[in-house]
Amino acid sequence: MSSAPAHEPAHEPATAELAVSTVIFALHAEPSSELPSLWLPLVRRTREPFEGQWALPGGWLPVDEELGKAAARTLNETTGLTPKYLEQLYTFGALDRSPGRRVVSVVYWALVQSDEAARAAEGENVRWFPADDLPELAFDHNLIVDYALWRLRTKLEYSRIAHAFLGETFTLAQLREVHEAVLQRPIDPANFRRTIEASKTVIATDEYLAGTPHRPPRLYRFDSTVHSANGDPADLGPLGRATPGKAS
Amino acid sequence: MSSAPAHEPAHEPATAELAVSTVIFALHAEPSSELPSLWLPLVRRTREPFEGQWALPGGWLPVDEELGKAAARTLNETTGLTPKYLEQLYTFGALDRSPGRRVVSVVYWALVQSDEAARAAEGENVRWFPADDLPELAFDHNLIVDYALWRLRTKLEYSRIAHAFLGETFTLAQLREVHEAVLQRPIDPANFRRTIEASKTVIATDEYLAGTPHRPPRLYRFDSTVHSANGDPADLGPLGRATPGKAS
DNA sequence: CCAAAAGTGTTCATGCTACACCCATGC
DNA sequence: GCATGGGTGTAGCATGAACACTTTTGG
Repeated sequence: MSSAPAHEPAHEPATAELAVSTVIFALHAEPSSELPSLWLPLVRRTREPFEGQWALPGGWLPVDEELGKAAARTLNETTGLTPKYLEQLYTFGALDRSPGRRVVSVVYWALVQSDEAARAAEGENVRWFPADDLPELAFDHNLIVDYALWRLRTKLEYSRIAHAFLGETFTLAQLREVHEAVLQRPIDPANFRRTIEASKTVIATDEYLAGTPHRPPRLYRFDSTVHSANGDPADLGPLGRATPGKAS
Repeated sequence: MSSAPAHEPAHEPATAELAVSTVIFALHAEPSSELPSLWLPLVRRTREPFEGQWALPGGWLPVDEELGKAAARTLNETTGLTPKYLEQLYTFGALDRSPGRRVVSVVYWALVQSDEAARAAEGENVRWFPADDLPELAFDHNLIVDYALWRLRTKLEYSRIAHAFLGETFTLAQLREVHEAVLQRPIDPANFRRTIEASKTVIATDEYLAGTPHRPPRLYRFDSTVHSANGDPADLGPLGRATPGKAS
């Protein structure tokens, strides 16, 4: 499958339309509980089908634009956000997902920094929703969000993507809060500290966060030199890929 | 994103062409060593670009065909095979992957039963190659195969897909040989037995394989009632998805 | 009875969980 | 000095790797 397939059928190339959309996650502090939780921005459809309903930001794929670029651009045009993490999620192409036409959508998922999300434009046609309590969305977008949520939660457990929600430096308590918010489960601070330190993905700075009512916590930064081992074919660089050990 | 994106740009739907291709894996016994290893069928291109070079089986996506169906059909048309396992791998859409045109390829990967692969047609334009020693393929197909290989090996460790290489019933030694062939590493038979039995994915029959020179091994069959927890959005059924426990 | 694979038992190391405890700071 | 979160120590349990050992068959 790359460009032209090995076998070219008699009929001309398919006329299915190609779109790109993105599921964007950020952490917002809950108004009530203080605890942060996952939110995502949606866009109101201004035409049929599904006019008036909420949908994922996206757009048609221009012939001369890379898939990931198109995702980042449409995301930015509609929400004003710039993602710190962006990865392909899945390609949805069921025949009945758009009434009357065949649309194949390459879907990405993105993480944005919390304070940037707070600055983000909200308006009549763009609004943030709690990821676990969405209205009925246009097309198959509820299914897509569910899948993206599952991917985020699964991936957080074995990969180190939590820093995409945070700034340059952060305390381990902040990092732990991200994990707790995404996984919706309290985490033992002592064990979390050791797990993160053992993972070598984080570097201690000699700075401490001031202004806390109690003992000032040390600030850390992420070690960008460690290879992500992401699951994206792009990671399959010249040096190959780290394969974890296996059981018998 | 589903069908029509929430934001419809001024220009008409993109004119990128949509293709579907599949990386097909089967186990062949090595002529020399007796040990089985991974092989895959490739198709020779009969026109430009890359005329004469080997490529993954695939074809253009018809407007009225599901993505997975198209993968299974093109796979069967070119190689005569019917996969026991088929899953979407990734969508490749780099601008330069096909000279002169923009082709976006939704790529699947498939596993076929070993004895069916042995019966498969081989000809002037279809040939099997060892997965770890491929020639230079058309387009970006080498990258795609590398990625599919990584996915297969990674997934075999946490999912139970090895049975797709085997028939209805099999011995634990056969199942272990599949793991050893894919992971290219010897596995302790005693520990493998316990791991598989603990996973509850396999059911003991009361039959034994006859004709061995030594003690006859028990035959097992796969338990199709256990939910695969695959990583495919389709698995995200009405009952949700099993989320494994997490550490602190 | 011997060889060889099937199948069982046991030990050891490792990693994670739970939780007790000390440290440093603002008030 | 006291409350509180930062940070360290450690024992218990589960998992899995290594490997000794018993069982069952064909020759």
